[in-house]
Amino acid sequence: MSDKSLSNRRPHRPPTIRDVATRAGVSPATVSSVLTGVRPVADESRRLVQDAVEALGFKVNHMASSLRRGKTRTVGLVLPNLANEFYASLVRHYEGHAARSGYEVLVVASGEDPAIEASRIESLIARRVDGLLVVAARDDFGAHPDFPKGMPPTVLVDRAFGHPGFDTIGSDNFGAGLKGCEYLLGLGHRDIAILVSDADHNHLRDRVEGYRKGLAEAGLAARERVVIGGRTIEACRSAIEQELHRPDSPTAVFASTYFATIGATKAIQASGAAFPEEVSLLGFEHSEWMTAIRPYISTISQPFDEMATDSWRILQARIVGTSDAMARIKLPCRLNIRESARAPRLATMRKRSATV
Amino acid sequence: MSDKSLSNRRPHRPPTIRDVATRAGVSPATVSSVLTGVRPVADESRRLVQDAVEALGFKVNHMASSLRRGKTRTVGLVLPNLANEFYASLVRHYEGHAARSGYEVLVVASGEDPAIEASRIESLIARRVDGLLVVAARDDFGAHPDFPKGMPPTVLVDRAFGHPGFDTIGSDNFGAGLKGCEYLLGLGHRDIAILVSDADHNHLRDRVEGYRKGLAEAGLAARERVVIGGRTIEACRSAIEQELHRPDSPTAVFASTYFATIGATKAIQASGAAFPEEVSLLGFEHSEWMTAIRPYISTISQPFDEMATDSWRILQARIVGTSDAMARIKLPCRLNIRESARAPRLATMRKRSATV
DNA sequence: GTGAAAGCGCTAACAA
DNA sequence: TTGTTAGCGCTTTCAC
Repeated sequence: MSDKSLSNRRPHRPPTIRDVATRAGVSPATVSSVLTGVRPVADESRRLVQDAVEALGFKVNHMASSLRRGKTRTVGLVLPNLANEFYASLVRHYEGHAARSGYEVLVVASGEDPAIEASRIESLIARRVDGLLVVAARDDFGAHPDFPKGMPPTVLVDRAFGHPGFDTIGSDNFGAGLKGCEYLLGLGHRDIAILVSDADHNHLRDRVEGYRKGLAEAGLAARERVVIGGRTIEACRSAIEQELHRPDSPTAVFASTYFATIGATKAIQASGAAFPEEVSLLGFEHSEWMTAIRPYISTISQPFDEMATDSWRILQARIVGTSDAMARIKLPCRLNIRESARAPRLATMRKRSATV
Repeated sequence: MSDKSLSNRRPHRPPTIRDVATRAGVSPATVSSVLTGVRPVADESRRLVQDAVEALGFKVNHMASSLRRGKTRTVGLVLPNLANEFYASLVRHYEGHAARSGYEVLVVASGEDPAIEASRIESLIARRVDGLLVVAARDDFGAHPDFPKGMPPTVLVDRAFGHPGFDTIGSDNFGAGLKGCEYLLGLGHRDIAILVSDADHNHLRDRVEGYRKGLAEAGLAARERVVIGGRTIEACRSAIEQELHRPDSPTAVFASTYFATIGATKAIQASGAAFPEEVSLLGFEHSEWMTAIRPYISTISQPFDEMATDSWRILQARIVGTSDAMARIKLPCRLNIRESARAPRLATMRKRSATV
């Protein structure tokens, strides 16, 4: 109400370490020592300095400090898509890790575009981030002609697993595809379609391969139905909708990405089929709404928290320089059994057999 | 595969403007002029410099530049909670604005805690951000004893509307509460409970006031039922569940926050009542899942995109210093009519009247 | 149109 | 234990 110091009126000039030194009657070096704890300081001097800092409202100029030290204690976080709540959740996790270790995170988005990705990373390098955490737009990360040289330590998260020259971490997508397929098979399904956003990413192809493996192991390789939806919820919805309208429509849909999950849910609802009695759905990832409206959505989910924690740790090690070989971490996914997938109806199955 | 320059092996030392100058056979000042365009440069010199920059892979050191200029082209974004997808969506919007205007955004989270908020803002100030966009943890933003002095230009978004000394922008929460209440009343409901996360925030109290106003205008002031849920989905769920189990349970629930919406949806499902036939739900905000499973959720939604755009503009004006009076912008909310709220059943209403 | 030189605020070497 | 000094890499007078 009255505190002018809080307001949007601009202050004159922030106090410098020199101002503090003068006021405390010591040298700038002593002030710096008190602030950084890099060398011992007499209690008396320390008190003097602390008082002066307090009185002046001094805050170290991180720009100057970073320039001098050659370290910014900042990491860049490069995400393809902030609209995807799972990439957004990475922001939350990394911010937490950063706050706990005195770092700050600069968030940028590539919009899934390698050119934008290159330019955003260029800005981050100009800002001399100590490291980069990136969910790559493409598996050939770094291949764009404008891709900057002089990359800082970088960990590739979620995508582009095993990319040469980088630490990479992701989940076991093949295992996820296999586990999902086996679950639906175990329920009795024989006509399972897998819906995937696109076929341009290895991690998504791996999920499909896992599904294929599951089918093959059950001697059902010929029944494979892979539906490539597209990058948006709407594209996924419309792609799977067509599949559901065919006479030999699948009894189960395995939506293998989050957007595919929402798209498939919408399509199944719109198809008029009883859900989940007539058509089962196994989705991907976990979100609160999945346990809000019936049927609760069964899913395979990735361990984003672990992915964030591990990648943060790897990056720190790389920044400090204690890292040797490139990290290759693959995390297992979980199966969350709820209500959207159940055994197919006999009637439906009979219809199926007749049709085939 | 083979490009060593991409790898995690550390480079020697990034080239400086001096290196470029030497290679181009000009002075550092000329290099700087070419880079910043601040003064005219002969075509010949420009070409020489550009070639050298290219050859060396030079990238301006933003730390040094910021130190010298006294501007960082960085804004700090302070959010209470990155787990809330609407605050996460602000990250997306601001990142977009930043990218388009050559800024970068530093994201920090307060966890709804004024002490953490104070300390995170302190870090941001140390980094000399040019401005701050903050969704305040409390309405008395800045009141915490550890709250730093020397704030940069700051815009308060979504919460703490009208806080003295700051530009503030939010939505018309009173109008939102009123509009929602009037909609349910128009459908024929007479027993409407409003579920709200907490009563500690003015913007939430405003929604409740709007609801009260709606009831009062219909002569139903006595029927007011305000349920304070709590800050988590689970707390909201359990609070409204109790209300739904009372003999005189409401025919409609107006969930006035996003978490309340998810919580109320879960509670209604769990109550065993036919949804939406026996109990209507009007939620808050818009998310894709609301149009995935039936019944599609009707909501009142806030215009986060506009809020982000306007606050970005206001902050820029404040940074440049062209701003005079404190901004006070209130944006209207939208009513999204879908399926979760409908006219109450006659039977239910009769039961109600009997009970009252 | 260009260069020399000072200095942004800090930290680290070197002295004392 | 402390102070003096030299720069980190850049931009910006000021002079030519």
